[in-house]
Amino acid sequence: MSSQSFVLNKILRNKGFSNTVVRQNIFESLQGKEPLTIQNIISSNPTIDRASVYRTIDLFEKIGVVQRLQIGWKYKIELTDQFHAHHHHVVCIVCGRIDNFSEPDYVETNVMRAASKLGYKPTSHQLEIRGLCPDCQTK
Amino acid sequence: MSSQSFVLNKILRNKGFSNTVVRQNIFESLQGKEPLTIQNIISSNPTIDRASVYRTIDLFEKIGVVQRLQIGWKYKIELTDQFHAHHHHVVCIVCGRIDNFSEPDYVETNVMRAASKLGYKPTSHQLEIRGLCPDCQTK
DNA sequence: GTGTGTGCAAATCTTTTGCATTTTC
DNA sequence: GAAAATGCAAAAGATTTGCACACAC
Repeated sequence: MSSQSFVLNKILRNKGFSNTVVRQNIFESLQGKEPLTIQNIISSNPTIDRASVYRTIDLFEKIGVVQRLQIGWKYKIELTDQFHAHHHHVVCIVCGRIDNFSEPDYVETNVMRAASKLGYKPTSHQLEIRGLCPDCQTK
Repeated sequence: MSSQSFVLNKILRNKGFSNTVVRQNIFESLQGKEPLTIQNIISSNPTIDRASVYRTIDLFEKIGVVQRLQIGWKYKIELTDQFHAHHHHVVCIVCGRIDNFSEPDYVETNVMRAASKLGYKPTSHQLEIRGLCPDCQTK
């Protein structure tokens, strides 16, 4: 079991859920990758029923293992910051390529302050930049 | 015709599309409101077929009249910055309430610079903060 | 062994498409 | 009147649900 799988195991147990093969497999397909659509996850796990994929992603979202992103039109799924370094996305509006970037701390601080001013208690944030990737600029 | 409707008219014509009743009606349902789901738009325009709603929103997105946001699980639609002041969203993870806020210019500048460093030519960006709204903090 | 998790099949909801008709210019 | 837009109906795709069986603890 990889160290990340062990982390998943621990989170599941802490919250009172079982550590199953299905959950580990779906978790593995999300590792070290670009954000995936549900359909991506379904087709990279042909032995797992789609209903189970949906149920697992729901569960993973509730316990903070994954988050959904709007990338263009459809949402995609990626592991949360406890598995990846905190980052944001730049998406090419032509070819759909996605790159990650991190932001300076003061941006984050500032943004959180804005939310607090409105009386919210902020828990997370997401930033998406759209534009043309290097390749698509030259076409 | 309101001044905003006139703006829509102008954009449509510039891009070679007709200024139709359906398009004006859908545009009006998006004015001065929280972001709406497609289903919201469909039910507030009972005489318009859903296929037309989808087609109109597609068109509006292509010509820069609306943008889609991921709010929680489903996307929602709102007018772009040429109709509203540039802003971002704080979303309550409990009740779904959405508030807007604007960001200091230097945050935006900085964020755009991050994208440029990766070789992208940024065209737009979106920031979403999630948290607990004032009401849901006290429950 | 008990209870949770999964697969299967069906139901539901969302989005897209083709074509005949209507509207816009 | 010609081209573009819309409605309608059907198809395709995505997501959810109920229930019986299998697996985890």
